[in-house]
Order: sequence, then C-alpha cells, then structure tokens
Amino acid sequence: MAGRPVNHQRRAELLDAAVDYAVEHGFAELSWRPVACALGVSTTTLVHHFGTKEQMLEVILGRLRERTFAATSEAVGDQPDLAAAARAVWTRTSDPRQWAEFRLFFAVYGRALQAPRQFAEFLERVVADWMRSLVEAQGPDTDPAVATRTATLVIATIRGLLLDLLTTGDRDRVQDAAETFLATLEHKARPQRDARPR
Amino acid sequence: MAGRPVNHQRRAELLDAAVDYAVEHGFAELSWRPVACALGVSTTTLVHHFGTKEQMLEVILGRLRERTFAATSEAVGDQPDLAAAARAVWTRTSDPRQWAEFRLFFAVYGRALQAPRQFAEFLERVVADWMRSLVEAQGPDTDPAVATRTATLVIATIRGLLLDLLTTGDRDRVQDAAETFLATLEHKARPQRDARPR
DNA sequence: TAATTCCTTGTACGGTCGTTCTAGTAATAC
DNA sequence: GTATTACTAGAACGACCGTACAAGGAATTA
Repeated sequence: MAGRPVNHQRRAELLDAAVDYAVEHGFAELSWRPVACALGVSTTTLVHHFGTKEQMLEVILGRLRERTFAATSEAVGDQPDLAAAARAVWTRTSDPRQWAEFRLFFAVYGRALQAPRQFAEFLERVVADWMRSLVEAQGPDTDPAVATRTATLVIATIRGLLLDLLTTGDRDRVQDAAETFLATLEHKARPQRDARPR
Repeated sequence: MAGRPVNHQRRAELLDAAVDYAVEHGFAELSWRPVACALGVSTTTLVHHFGTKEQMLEVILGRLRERTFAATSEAVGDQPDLAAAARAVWTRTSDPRQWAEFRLFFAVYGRALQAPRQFAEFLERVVADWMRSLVEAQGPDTDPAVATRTATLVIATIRGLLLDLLTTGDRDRVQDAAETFLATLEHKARPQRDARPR
C-alpha cells in the first residue's frame, strides 16, 4: 500500500531554474509554456510540481525573497552602525551583477500596486526584512521611534536611487547622489559616538 | 471631393476617459474589450481612433505625463529654494487623492524594467521634467554639478518614500521619515542664505 | 441630390493563455 | 512479482487577446 516516494530535490531543481528564468526574462514571458520550454520539460511537468500558476509564482517570489534577504543580511552583517550598514547595502545593490534580480524586484512592485494580495505580501515581508536589519544596525540603545524613522528613510532613499539607476543606467550621477546621502548619514552619526569602541 | 471632417474632440474625449480608466484599473485590465465596455463603445471604435493597442498605450502615457508634470510644476512653481520645493512636491504626492495616479506611475516603472523602449522613454521624460523643475528651484547661482546631484537625491528619496507609502499605506511612519529628510534639506540650506531676500 | 469620408458596429480569425484529461513509464513498498 | 505512486508527455478545451473585414448610418462638400 505504498508507491514511489516524492522526489523533493527534483522540485527544488525546477524551482531554482524557474527563478533564474524569471530573473532573466521578467514576468512578461512567465507562462507555463515558455518556462517549460526553457527548462526542457513539458508544461504538464510544471503543473504537476507547482499546481496552479499562481502557486508557482508564489514559490518563485518566496525564493527570490530568500535570495534578497540573504544578500542584504550578509551586507549589513556586522557593520558597526547605521551609516556603515547603509553604505554596505548600497555598495551591494549598485553592483551591476545584481541588477537583473532587482529589476524583477521592482517589477513586483509594479504588480503589487494593481493586483494587491499576491505581490503586496511579498513586498511587506521583504521590506520587513530590510527594516529589521537596519533597525538592529542602529544598536539597542537607540530610541525605537528614531530607529524606525531612520530605517524607513534609508530604505526609501536606497530604493529610489536604485530605481533611478536601473531605469537610466547613469551610474556616475546616481553614485554622486548616493554619496551625498551617505555622507549626511555619516556626519550625523559622528558627533554621537566620537570615539566608538571597536 | 470632400467628406465628413475629422472630429478631434471625439478622440480627445475617448482618450481622457481611457486615461481615467487606466488610472483606476491599472494595466491589468487594459485591453480593448474591457476599456471599450467601460467607455460604452465597441472595440472597433477604439481601434479606429487609436490604431494599435501599443499606440493607444503611448498616447495614454503621454497624457498621464502631462498631468504629472502639470502637478509637479504647479507645486514647485514659485518656491524660493530647493527645500521649499521638495516640501511642496512631497505635500502634493502624499495626498491620497493622487495615489491612484501614482500607482499607475509605478506600474509603468515595473514594465519599463522588462519591456524597455515603450515605457522607459516615458519615465526618462517624466524624470527629466522633475529634474528640470528641481534644478531651477535651486537658483541660477548654484554649481550645476551640485544642483544635479541634489535634485537626483531629492527625486529618488521622494520616489522611494512614495513607493513605501503606496505599498504599506502607513502614513505616519512614512511622514515621519519624510520630515526627517526635509529637515535635513532645510538645515543645509539655512547657513548658506541666513537672511534671504523675499 | 449625390458623392465622399468619418464614425460605429458585429463578426470572425489566428494565437496564446491556464488548465484538464488520458496515457505511458519508472521507482518504490508489500 | 504485484500493486501503488511519482513523474512525464501529448492532446484538447474554453477563454481571452489583438486585429482585420464587411457593412450600415451620419455629416459634410460639391
């Protein structure tokens, strides 16, 4: 009364390949047939492993979030203060090798604003991840209200600059603006902790 | 050898109605049939007036840009300096009555990052409009390099905050962050022009 | 009035979409 | 070996899409 066991690894393989395809081709061509063709399987195989297309999109977004969070978390990591954390995040996000991933990321924003539930939830979680990292980077002795407001501003600014970077590709101009912002952040942090412990 | 003259006003009516529909329903349902149904005409009528669907999208974006630019331009208008201009723009963009329009605006961003030409051009023009307004707001005696970098930062920050506002709807938190940013801007401007002429 | 052009409509075509059905093969448990 | 189940594939269905075609009424000029 038992048959063949489920091969979870097979599903994971297909999922990773699907995420790569989504990052490269965006949502425009994210249909069963093109994806199946690119992955070298039939549409039925994808349906078998992911169920509905909506469900496939959900797991793709989930995995994309894992990647993004891992990248941010690693960048913020053990930075001593907010200014350093912000600079680390910006350095990582402005890396052209990450652009494809962020392009998809902003494409999700576009959809979240018009097809609420599905994408909005994804974004809430991603931003929550960012917020958590950046609030923690400000140390436990910071006023929570100040920490929240500062983290919100940092995320918004980096996101806006990144959006500019992705649409215009003008690295010099955007980098200039980013430096201005980061300098402000570092200038603010200095008087508070003049000789900070290592 | 002449017949009925072209009724340009009719086309303008349909276009405005189409823009309203797009602002309200987004791109998801922006197909000939739903739009035609909402406007109370047949799809063939729309095809007759706009040609291809791509062409209709182009004129819709054009009109959306006109609206956005008019709003920004009016807000910046005769503000004395950059800080005041930025505050005016933020005040206007954070008005919930403008949200639907900005939602569509960001939806265009999402598409521009994956279906380049058509939408990217729209965004370049819109941002160029913003940049021009904000560079002018800094007065003619400002170093162009500084003016560009500052305008870039202001636009990016406002855009990022607006994106946060639209996705989370948390007005208090975002407003807090915006105030922090605007205060920095105003603080910077003060020492340069302590007693400025009215 | 007659001719011409605009405006509008209904219908239909080819294409892609998500999904379902049917069926065959491979791998495990009994 | 046999039964059960996972995996894969191909074909087909209904729905929606953008677009083209044929045709009729309305408005203007000659």
